[in-house]
Amino acid sequence: MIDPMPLYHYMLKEMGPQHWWPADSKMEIVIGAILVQNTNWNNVDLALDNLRAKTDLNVEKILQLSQPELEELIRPSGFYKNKSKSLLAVLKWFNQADCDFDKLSAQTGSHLRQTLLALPGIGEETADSLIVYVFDQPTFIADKYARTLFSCLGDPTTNYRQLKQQVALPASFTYQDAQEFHGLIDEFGKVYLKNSEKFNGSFLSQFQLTTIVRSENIDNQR
DNA sequence: GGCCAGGACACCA
DNA sequence: TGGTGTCATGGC
Repeated sequence: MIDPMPLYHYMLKEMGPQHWWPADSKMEIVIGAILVQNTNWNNVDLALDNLRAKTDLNVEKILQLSQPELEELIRPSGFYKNKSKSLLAVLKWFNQADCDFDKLSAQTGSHLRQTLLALPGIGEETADSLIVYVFDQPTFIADKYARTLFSCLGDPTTNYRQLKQQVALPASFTYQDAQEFHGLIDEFGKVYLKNSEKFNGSFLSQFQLTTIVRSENIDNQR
């Protein structure tokens, strides 16, 4: 298991708070989380601008769109056929819950996660991002930048689930911490993780994951 | 013109 | 369970 606190505090001290995610509302985060899958934020902004102009990001107005109409609006974000299906299904689910974020947040994180994963187009990373940024619950987002960073720091994990199981958030870790940690990792990743040379020249290159405690039966502990 | 960006999913062995 | 191909756009 890995205690991420030393790394988190070190990055926070060096980089300062990142205040992710850039959005005006929780519904915008939900929509953005789907649109941003495997694309860049510039393309997402183009799609969000189209959607905002047509619907003001109002859920009921979006649900009134036909799928071809929605596809056309979100086309700049890529994979628009898949994303339009996912978007309609997810927004329908929110709408059935009266878009009551507080009520939905009252569920336990694991239950919420299972529910989200059952929705089309919502995988582990998107589900965890929603839990942290929309439902205000702490969990670790083991995205590509996180996996690359932990790999650079000497942890040999390869896939999402493996790293997530290894990183043990302490009970004191708040959802604000989880938001900051993810923001720090991704901001660091954008600048330093593109090649090993840049990472080796970074402030984090000398950091040691000294608190790693290996376990033979991580799966059995969960 | 090729590569990449804050993934998910179907399919196959 | 893990690896691979597919889905698509815009910026550099």
